[in-house]
Amino acid sequence: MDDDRVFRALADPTRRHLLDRLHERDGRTLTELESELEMTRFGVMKHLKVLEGAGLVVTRRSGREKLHFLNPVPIRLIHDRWIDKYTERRVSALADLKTTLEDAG
Amino acid sequence: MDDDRVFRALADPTRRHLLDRLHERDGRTLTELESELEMTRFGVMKHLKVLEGAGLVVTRRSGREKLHFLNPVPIRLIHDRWIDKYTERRVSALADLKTTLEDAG
DNA sequence: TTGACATGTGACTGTTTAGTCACCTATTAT
DNA sequence: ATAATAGGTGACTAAACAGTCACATGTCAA
Repeated sequence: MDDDRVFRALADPTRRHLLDRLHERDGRTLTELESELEMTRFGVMKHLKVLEGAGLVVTRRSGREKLHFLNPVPIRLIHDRWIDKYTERRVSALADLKTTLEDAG
Repeated sequence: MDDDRVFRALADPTRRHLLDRLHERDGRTLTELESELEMTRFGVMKHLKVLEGAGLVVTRRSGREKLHFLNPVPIRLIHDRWIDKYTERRVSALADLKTTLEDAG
């Protein structure tokens, strides 16, 4: 798995949106994902290809359809690069606090 | 904290290297960080500004020096976006396994 | 106060990247 | 068979970005 590909893949808002959709529910086809976006099929296809190349999305063919699944492992590896086990608890608590405060207002 | 700024900031290898250095040891100055890189001071300064704008680096002035510190909270928020508490344990184990296998050769 | 040091700004250039289009292949249903 | 469906390729354009440079401000030591 290539570091650089993962980070570059995550740098685009459309690709992050695709990951959000797959996180919500796995196994979607290109056509289904395309229908939610203000973009041509070719644009979405390119983005999915980038995500797949980065290992953030894995696919399975089923007839003429291609099903897409989220692979969260590269995300965890990013986390582990800058947050070691000793500080994880503290940082996690801070992040939870931040989310709670933002959700509240 | 702006999502997009964080992801774009992480998309560049030089900026990730700077985060690595700060993860190793906090409180470095621009000049110190510059000396390790094959790049002019201006390039490094621009990168640090991007990291600061994303909230990944926080700074403190001390006389004519500017000290840089790593803030890992945005990284944790990325993690939490696609890895919920229920799957965290499993994904974490997979990531550890991957690291172990790669370190072994 | 003079010179060295540490950081900062705005403009410029070459490269990369997002998004589209014309055109193509493979699979399914009738 | 044939028409509709699902996915795929290579070339193109406009916008974004990395990196550099001339020039400038504020701080420290002798």
